[in-house]
Amino acid sequence: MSVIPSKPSITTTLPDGSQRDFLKPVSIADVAAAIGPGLAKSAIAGKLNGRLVDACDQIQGDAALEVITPGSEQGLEIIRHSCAHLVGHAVKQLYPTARMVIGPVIDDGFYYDIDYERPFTTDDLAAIEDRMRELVAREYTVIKKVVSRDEVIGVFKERGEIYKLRLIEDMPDEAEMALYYHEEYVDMCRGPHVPNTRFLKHFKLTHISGAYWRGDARNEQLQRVYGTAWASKEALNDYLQRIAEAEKRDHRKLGRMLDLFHFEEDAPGAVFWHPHGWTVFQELIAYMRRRQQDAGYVEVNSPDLMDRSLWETSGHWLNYREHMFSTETEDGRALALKPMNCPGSVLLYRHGMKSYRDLPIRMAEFGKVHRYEPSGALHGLLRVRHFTQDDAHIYCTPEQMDAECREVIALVLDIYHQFSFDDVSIKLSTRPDHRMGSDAIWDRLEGALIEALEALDLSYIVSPGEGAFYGPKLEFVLRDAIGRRWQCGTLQVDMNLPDSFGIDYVDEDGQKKRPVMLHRALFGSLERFTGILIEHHAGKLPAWLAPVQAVVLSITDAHATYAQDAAHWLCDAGLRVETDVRNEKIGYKIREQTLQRVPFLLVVGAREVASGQVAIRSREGQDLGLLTLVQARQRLLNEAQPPDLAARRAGQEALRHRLNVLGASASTPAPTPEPSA
RNA sequence: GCCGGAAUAGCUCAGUCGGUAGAGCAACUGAUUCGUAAUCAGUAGGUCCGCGGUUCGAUUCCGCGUUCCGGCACCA
Repeated sequence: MSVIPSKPSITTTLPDGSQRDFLKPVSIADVAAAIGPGLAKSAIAGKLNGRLVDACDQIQGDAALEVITPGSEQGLEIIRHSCAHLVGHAVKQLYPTARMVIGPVIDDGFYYDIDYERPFTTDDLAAIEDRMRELVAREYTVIKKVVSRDEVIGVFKERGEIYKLRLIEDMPDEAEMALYYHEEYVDMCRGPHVPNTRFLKHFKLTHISGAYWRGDARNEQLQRVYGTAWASKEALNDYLQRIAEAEKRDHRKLGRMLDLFHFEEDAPGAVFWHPHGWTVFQELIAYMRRRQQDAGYVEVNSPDLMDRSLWETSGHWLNYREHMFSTETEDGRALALKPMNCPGSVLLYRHGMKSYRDLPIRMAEFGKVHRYEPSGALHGLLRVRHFTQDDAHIYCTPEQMDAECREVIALVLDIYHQFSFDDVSIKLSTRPDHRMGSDAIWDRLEGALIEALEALDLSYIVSPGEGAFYGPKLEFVLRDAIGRRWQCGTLQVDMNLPDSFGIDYVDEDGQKKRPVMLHRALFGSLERFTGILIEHHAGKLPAWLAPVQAVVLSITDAHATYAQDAAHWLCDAGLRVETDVRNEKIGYKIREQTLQRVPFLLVVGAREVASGQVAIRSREGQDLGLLTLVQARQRLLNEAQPPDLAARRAGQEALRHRLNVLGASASTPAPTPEPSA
């Protein structure tokens, strides 16, 4: 067999379908240069047959090629990754004894973990950023070398980069590795990276923090430098602007401005709800109560403080004792505040015999739970030590489990949809190392959750080992104003607690059998959900949730009585209406009430008093015209209708229509909307 | 819990290289009675987070603690 000589030329196919032939050797950068000087200047890397490669990499054979530029998502990711290397270059110049660990890309930016003899301060951060700018200004070429594993080990040994050596140990299969040289600095990476630092002009270091080696708190703490990087100055400024805007939505700030709640030093992690905040909170509970009633739940209430032995039986004492509030009475009895509602629920179930005919029992409880969260975890309403769960426990037969899971998931997603949360991610957390029960049971339980998700055609991500000690769980995750993700709803399936507490039901055959238990919360923590809602709406809560739905503003003292009477009349219809009859100019009052995010402002002056009308204005500044009080009441009742009641009303309309078609001759009166409070 | 930062009037913040503090808004009083995002004038308001230390003198410097902020870890 004769040796086939390699082709002297290769054919590249560009994204537009056009083809170009080149004589070997040819790199991505060469191709970009051949296409045009503009592309040559902006070529960051390439994509060869779908695989990302460096601009300096040679093209070995015929291939589909896309030149990656800063404008693309991949180009941006490469810029961020290279910025991390730039941190390394600057840090090693400033602090030669620092040892570099890892520098990955994250959402909107990058970070680099560094081991150093002392913690970095904000002054260090500024110094590092200044040095990075100097290095960028030099527009030096980044040089890539692919070398043998032994050579890489040699390079990092010589430089004392012990963490890089540890990382290499984690990659035993790699025979060759790429080294990227930033002048005297060298980093190891899969790449690709920018060919020159001139691509790295638009970055900013954002913050520093400690971070544990391999993410484990038992390990040493490293210094983490965070930064953001963009393809252009405009994009960087847009990002910084976006962050600044998001900070204005911070629920802690809005909570103060809108007089919703506050915290005290003497009760860290505990909310003091003000009247307006508590109105929102109660409105949410009322909503959930209606949804649960419709979905076949009953509501119960269990004690806050129970004997420690109960928590030993449930396993909570063993697993979470250091996070539980406990107390001892004068007569020596050890008690603990409930960190979860499930044991109380189980005792309610266990009271009295249950028949298979009773199942499923869907037992809801708005229970306040107490957890001694680590101090560093507290975060406004989003992470507190005392919170209210819209909890429920569903007791069912093993045969009913799958259907119950599907119903819970469908319900939670419908609820989030009614709150206009459409960016919901679902996480499936599977069996943890420390757990109760046999593998067979865990197979069964994890299978039930997966089956329910697949039956509903939902995508999800799996978090191995993150389940609860008694069962796997689904988490429904919402995002806050600056993109941080928070678990809200959750669904857990459990065959272990029923065992621990020995609960059962009498089946058709007269035998006692063990029910399956589903734990579920839909808002999750009412406190957290309220916080997320405030941020999601930037304080402009939908009218049905707004603590004050309308304010009647008088033009002068002469109209104060009319304003008060009108407000009274609207309140009687179930609306939350206040008055502003202060001796101030109307512009001032409008400004203040608008800043308080009141959905509707009803202005009354001589004209309105004379005609029995109000002038309506929305919080967006829109003039909604002059309405009679009757019209205004109807308008406000419509606007302030909770979404579930609006949906129910639509269903009733449809039903009435069908009944009419079927021959009901009597004329039906217009439905009266239900008051919201 | 760990790393870094912060704490001054109800709120947002300035200030004191160590000699016990100031603005705007809010509050209160008075004037003004006004038509769709800030009327004017005056008055009052402070354990400068707490406890120690250094000092003739500490809100300021140092130490310890508390809480908060940004991450990390944790999140039944």
